[in-house]
Amino acid sequence: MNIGRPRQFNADKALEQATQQYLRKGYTATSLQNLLESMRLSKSSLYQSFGNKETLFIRCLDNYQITFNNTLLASLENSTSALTFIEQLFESVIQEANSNEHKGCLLVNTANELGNKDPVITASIERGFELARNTIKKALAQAIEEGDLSVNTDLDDLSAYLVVGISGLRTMVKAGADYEKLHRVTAILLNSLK
Amino acid sequence: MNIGRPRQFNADKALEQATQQYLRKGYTATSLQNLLESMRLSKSSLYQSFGNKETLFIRCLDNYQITFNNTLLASLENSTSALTFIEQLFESVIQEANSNEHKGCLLVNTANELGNKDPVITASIERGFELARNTIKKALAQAIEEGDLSVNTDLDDLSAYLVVGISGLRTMVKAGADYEKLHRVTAILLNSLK
DNA sequence: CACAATATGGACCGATTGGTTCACAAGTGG
DNA sequence: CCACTTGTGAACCAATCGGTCCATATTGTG
Repeated sequence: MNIGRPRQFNADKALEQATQQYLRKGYTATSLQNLLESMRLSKSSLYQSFGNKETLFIRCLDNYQITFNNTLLASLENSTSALTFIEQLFESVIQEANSNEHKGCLLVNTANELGNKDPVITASIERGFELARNTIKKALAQAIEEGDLSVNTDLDDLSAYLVVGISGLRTMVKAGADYEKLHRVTAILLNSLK
Repeated sequence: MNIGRPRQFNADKALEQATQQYLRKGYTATSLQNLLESMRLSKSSLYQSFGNKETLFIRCLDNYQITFNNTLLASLENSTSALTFIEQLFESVIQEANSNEHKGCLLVNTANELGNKDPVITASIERGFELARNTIKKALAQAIEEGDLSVNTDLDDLSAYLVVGISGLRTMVKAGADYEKLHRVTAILLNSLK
C-alpha cells in the first residue's frame, strides 16, 4: 500500500494565514485570490485540502476559538492574580485603538457579519463565545478565592456581562473611539466587579 | 427655463429600501442587483440619482443616523421618565433575540464591517455614535433632574459606557444568545446607574 | 405643438467571482 | 526502477460583480 507524495505546505500555517486574512477583511470581502496569496497555495491545493471558501472559513473559525481560548487560559495562568488577568484582558482590547493596524477578534467580527444567517456558523460562534465566557467565569471564581473580589451576582451572568463589555469595546474601537475614552468606559465596566 | 420630466419614484422611500437591504446583508454582501430589486429602480436611475453603490451607502448611513437619533429623541420625549426611556432602549435591543428576523443597527453593523477601513465611512460612523451618545447623555441628565438617578460619574463617560453596552448586546444577539441571558446582563449593565 | 430636460430600460463592458478539471510533477513503497 | 498516490499549477468555466452608455419615453414650459 503506497502512501504517495506528502504535502508540500504546512497546513496549520496555511490555516493561520487564512485566519489572518479573514480577520482583516471579513468573510465576504475576502476573495479566493486573497486567500491564495496569503496562504501561498494554488487553487487546486486549497480545494483539495480545505474544500471551499466556506468550509475553510469554518475550519478557521473553529481553530481560532480553541487557539484564542488557550491563549486566555495561558494568560490567566501566568497572571499575578485573576483580577489583573481580567484587567489586562480589557486593556489589551482597548489598546488596539492606539495601533493603526488592530487585529480585532474573529468571533466578534463573524458574529456581526454572519450571525443569525447561516445556522452552522451561528452555532460555531455561540460555542466560541461560551468557551471564552467560561474562562472568564473561571477567572472570576479564582479572583473570589484570592480575596480580590466579592460579588453577590451569579458568575454566569457576570462573565456574560464582561463578554458583552468586550464585544462592545471592540465595536467602538472599530468606530474610531480613542483610547482615553475607552479607558474610562472600561473603568466603569470593571466597577461592577466588587 | 424648462424643468423636465419629474422623478417617477420617491427618493426617500428608495433610500429607505436601500437602507433596509444594507441592514440585512451588510455593505459588501449587498449586490447592485439586490439594491435594484429592493429599491425597484433601474440601474441607470440608481446611478443618476445616487452616484454608485458606495455613495448610496454613505447617504443611507448618514440618513440612518439622523432618523435613528430622531426616533431616540421622540422616544425620550414620550417616555414617562428618562430612566424608563433608557431601560426601554435596552429592552428593545435585546427583544430582537426573540424575533427571528431582527433588524439590527446599521451603525453597529457598519462599524464592525467597515470601521477603520475607509476614513469617510469611519468618520460618519463616529458622528453617528456621538449623536446617539449625546441623546443618551441628555436622558441621563434628565434622569438626575427627575430624581431617579444620582451618580458621581461623568455623564460623557457614563453615556459612552451605555453605548458600549448596547453595541455589545447587539453583537451577542447576532451570536445567538437568548433573551433571558441578555436580560440578566442588561440588569448588571444598568446597575451602574445609581 | 415644439423644445428642452430629465427618467428609464436594456444592451453592453471588462474584471472578478467561486469553482472544476486535467495534465503533469513529485515523492513513497515495493 | 516501477507503480501508485498525491500535490500542484494552469487552463477553463459560467455567473456575477460594479459600472457605463445610449436610444427612447415622458414630462413641463414657452
